[in-house]
Amino acid sequence: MSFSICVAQCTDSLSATMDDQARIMQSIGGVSLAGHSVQGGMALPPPHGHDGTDGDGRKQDIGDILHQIMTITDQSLDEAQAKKHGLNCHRMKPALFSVLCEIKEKTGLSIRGAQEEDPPDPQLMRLDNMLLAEGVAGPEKGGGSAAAAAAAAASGGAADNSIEHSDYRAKLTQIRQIYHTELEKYEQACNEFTTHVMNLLREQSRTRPISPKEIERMVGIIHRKFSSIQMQLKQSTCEAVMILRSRFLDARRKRRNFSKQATEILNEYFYSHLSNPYPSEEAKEELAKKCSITVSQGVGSTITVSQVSNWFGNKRIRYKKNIGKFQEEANLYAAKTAVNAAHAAAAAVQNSQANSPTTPNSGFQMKDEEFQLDSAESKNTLLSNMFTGGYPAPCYQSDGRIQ
DNA sequence: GGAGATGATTAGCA
DNA sequence: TGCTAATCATCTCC
Repeated sequence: MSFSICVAQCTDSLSATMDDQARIMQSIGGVSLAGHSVQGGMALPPPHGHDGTDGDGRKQDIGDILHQIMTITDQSLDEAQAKKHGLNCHRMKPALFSVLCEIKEKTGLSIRGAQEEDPPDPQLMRLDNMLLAEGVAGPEKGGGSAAAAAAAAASGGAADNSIEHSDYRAKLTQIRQIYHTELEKYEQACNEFTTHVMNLLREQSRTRPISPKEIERMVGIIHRKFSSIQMQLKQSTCEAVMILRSRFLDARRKRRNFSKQATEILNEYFYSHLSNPYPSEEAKEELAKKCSITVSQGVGSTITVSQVSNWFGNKRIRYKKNIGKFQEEANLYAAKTAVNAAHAAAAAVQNSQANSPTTPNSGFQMKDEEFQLDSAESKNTLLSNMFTGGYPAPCYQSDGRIQ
């Protein structure tokens, strides 16, 4: 219903019972509707075409109202209650409240309307997007494994570092749980407070004009207040995720020495393949597997293929730079592999003599064969070295690669 | 604490 | 894409 139609309807009713109202209002010490109505600090203007008073009459009414206001404190509580009750029971009260509500709406909307249609906060949007991307907000999708993989890729590490990923995921899941618990708490508190305020306003609407729109607006204000609290929660969560990520990346960058066994395995391969120290992808995988079985850099630690690649890269360049320094090490591993090869050869001979000619194969058999060939090569070199007292330096190709 | 060792990272190259 | 070379950052040993 529009304001003007409502006012017209109400004022028609009002004017029809003008005398009656005046009498009642006067009797209860209330405010006369004939001239001005004062409610909640607002003055009701006289209806169009139903002024019904001249200038002197208006002044008289205002004087009466002022007088009543000035003497209101002289009234006893019982008198005031009786007057209030009389007013509440008056048959015109709903119409009066309706008009007053419309006036409040009209004056209030122009002030508050702008606040209600705030555009979405860009900062809040950024926070929401980040929480979604990190897998903290929204549907659970593996506890941010994508983020963990992205972090691993960003740090240049292998994506198969499952141990650290699981650590990251576990901590992210914790953050996610805390975030959702807190969010639920906020929402619950918001709902409880909203219900409380709505009940309060409904209760108050019996004694003062409060329109449903006004209640709605109040609910909106409450929600906005709680949204700002939620934004703080989102900010804190984002910070926690950033700290976790930086720690995760730092932890990946943190260098830890390989175990002695792992280094031995890698060195054995390197020196037994000195003529071509470029392990294939399969060989790297096998070495990584071998190292992860025997290596223990703390519980559940593994060496990845890229770490094997790094190790060989570093080893090649450092060997090439300072062959003399690695001579002793080379001799040591050559002797070791030679002994291993001799044992393996003896065992093979025994097996071939005693049993069938077939030997069991494993995934590493191919590499073992290569290993044995190279070991034999090393053995011969070692034997010659034992007589000559030196280890032959590798020849380098034109591109710098070891021949 | 300093020096050397060593794993990781990065730019440039083929 | 894999390699080299340089460099960084950290560990280990004295």
